[in-house]
Amino acid sequence: MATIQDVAAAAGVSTASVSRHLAGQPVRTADAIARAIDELGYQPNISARNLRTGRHAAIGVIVPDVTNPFFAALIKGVQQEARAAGVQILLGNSDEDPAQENALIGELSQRTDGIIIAPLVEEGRSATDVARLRMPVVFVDRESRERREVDRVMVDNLGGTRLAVEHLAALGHTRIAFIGGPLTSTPGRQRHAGFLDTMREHDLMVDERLVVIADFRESGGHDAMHALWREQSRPTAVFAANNVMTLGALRALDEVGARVPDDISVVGFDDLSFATLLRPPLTVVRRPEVEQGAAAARLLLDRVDGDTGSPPVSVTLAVELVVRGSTGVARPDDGIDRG
Amino acid sequence: MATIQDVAAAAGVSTASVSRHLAGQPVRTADAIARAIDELGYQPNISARNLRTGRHAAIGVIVPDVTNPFFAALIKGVQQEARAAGVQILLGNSDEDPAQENALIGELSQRTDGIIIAPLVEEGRSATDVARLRMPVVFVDRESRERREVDRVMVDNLGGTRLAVEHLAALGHTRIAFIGGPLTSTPGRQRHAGFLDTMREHDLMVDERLVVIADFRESGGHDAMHALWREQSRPTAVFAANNVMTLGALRALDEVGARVPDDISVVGFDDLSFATLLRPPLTVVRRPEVEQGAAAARLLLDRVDGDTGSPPVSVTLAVELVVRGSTGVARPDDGIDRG
DNA sequence: AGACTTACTGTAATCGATTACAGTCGGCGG
DNA sequence: CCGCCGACTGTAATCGATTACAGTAAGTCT
Repeated sequence: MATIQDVAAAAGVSTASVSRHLAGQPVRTADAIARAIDELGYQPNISARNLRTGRHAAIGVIVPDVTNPFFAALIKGVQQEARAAGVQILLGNSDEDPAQENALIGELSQRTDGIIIAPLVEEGRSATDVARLRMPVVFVDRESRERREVDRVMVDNLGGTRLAVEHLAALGHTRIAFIGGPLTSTPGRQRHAGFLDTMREHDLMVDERLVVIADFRESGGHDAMHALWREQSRPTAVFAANNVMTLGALRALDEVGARVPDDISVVGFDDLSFATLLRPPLTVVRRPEVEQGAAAARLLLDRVDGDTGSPPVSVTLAVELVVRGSTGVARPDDGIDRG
Repeated sequence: MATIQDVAAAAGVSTASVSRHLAGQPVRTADAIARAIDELGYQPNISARNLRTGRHAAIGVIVPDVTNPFFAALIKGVQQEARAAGVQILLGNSDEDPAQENALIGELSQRTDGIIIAPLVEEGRSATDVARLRMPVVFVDRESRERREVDRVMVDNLGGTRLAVEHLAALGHTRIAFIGGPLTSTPGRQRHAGFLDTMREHDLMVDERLVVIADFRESGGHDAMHALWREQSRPTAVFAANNVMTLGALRALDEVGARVPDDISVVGFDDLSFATLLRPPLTVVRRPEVEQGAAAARLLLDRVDGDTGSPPVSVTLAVELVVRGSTGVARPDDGIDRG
């Protein structure tokens, strides 16, 4: 591999001139240098540059699970901005394990100029203890509860949940079930709160047997739905707090032979590319996933580019309700106590 | 940030001893060094280490689209092996653009010890011209046609296609359509060849109007299916050569009001996590996606760990047919020429 | 006791870039 | 012709680790 020394020698100049040429500064011998670079196929050694400058031209992204369509889309958004900024992405997959997440933060922080984290839980012992990191961090979907405040990109969890519940209420549903995520996570907590609030606002009774806190996984939604179906007095509608739990719930309903929306209406949080292909097509709360990643990346890159002074910002993206076929009017005979 | 010098000073030893301790070599003053490291919160500077050793402890992964569930699963497999090997992942998303792919190869090659590429096309001008890279490369789903042979992890495209077509033939279908990907890509070419071969083996006529070459995208499958449906003499079954084209085809069938499998049977290549939730559940050729990523990573990491001598290997993973509800017996009155 | 081995240890060179600092050169005004 | 300014150039220090090489101390054997 050719080094900057080789180029300098070939062009008959000093390494300083080559370096300056590379940095876009005017140099009298630009032509000769360009020719030498070309002939030698020279490419600067990134490690040497990083060592000298203290920068990495790379950012880290840590997600719980790449195969979840939401996180995949998030990564895509980050990529778009990173590409534009000429920055590379180090990807960390925590496999929904806080210990892994923590380990990844430690590893990636040594190799990047900043990190975007879509965290599992709001607070853990040392886990996601980002305070000790002396580098820009952006949270996705996480209220900051650290000593050190950081930038974050949220979605309107309360508003989205409200839209979903009000939609169901407008259809005449009163026995509305909730399948939520861990209350230790921001989306879990906010969507849960949004559900309870909206129910109360509409004078709908919240039957606590119909409020199941699961784990944001497909199996969690599946098991929760089975439990709900075993209730004496079944719900006529259910709101599932994320994409894969919704799929799990649908699978459970399929297994017990329940018809959607005739027997039960279903609304999910987060859209799915194939939501229209499900029978019936799924009614969901949609958010701009790719944009959320892009927004996080922009926030991070601003900090990396030197804006360390201004106070932490919190961006909240709007959501919308997409009504498809999985929600329908409550049948009058529904929701009767079978006990 | 504390450096190795600081640690050495604090422990009253030379930097060499600290470095050796870090490398796991026996050192008499291990305790003092460990204490100093702890107190100072020392973490080695990765750039300096990389510069000195010429290694990066990182590998690159380049895929056309992270949001495609197959590639997401592939990445997950790579992650698993990378984690076990203590190696980080640089992720490149080419957005299905050969120029981007090429640019990513150039960028990632300077920051990693090896690259896994799930390429777009088999050959392009300089694109994916991997010969000039003096580093380990592993191809996923790509026959090597370079001057320089490289390791690769394939799936049994021919066998998988054969399973699908034979399944349809066994159900009595004779007018079987094919929605394929670009013949410039390995999966595109092999699945196309597998389709033609199997049709011939079973003495089934291949109506070339029923063989549509699309682009492996959802819209490609969608448009192809519409075109097929407009044919005078419609197919009674269709095989779509990848996951998202299958979804596109299903969307098109939905739009024209065709019933699956009554009006037309559908088989796709590559399973989908939600395939059982589609109505009807989708019959597919399934491959071990995560394992394919893991296998690619193992191959690459072996090369990175010094095995540069042995000849390139090609691993081919087996596939299986998963029969669900989207395929059914051909109705006798089907396939009649409506012209 | 002396020779030799074993097992560490420290010094200093090195990886390949960037950049502060101190020139050098040419042109222009007076 | 001189002095000064602007624009570039080169030398050499530097980033923070690893490691070849040359010790050195302690232990072992005769």
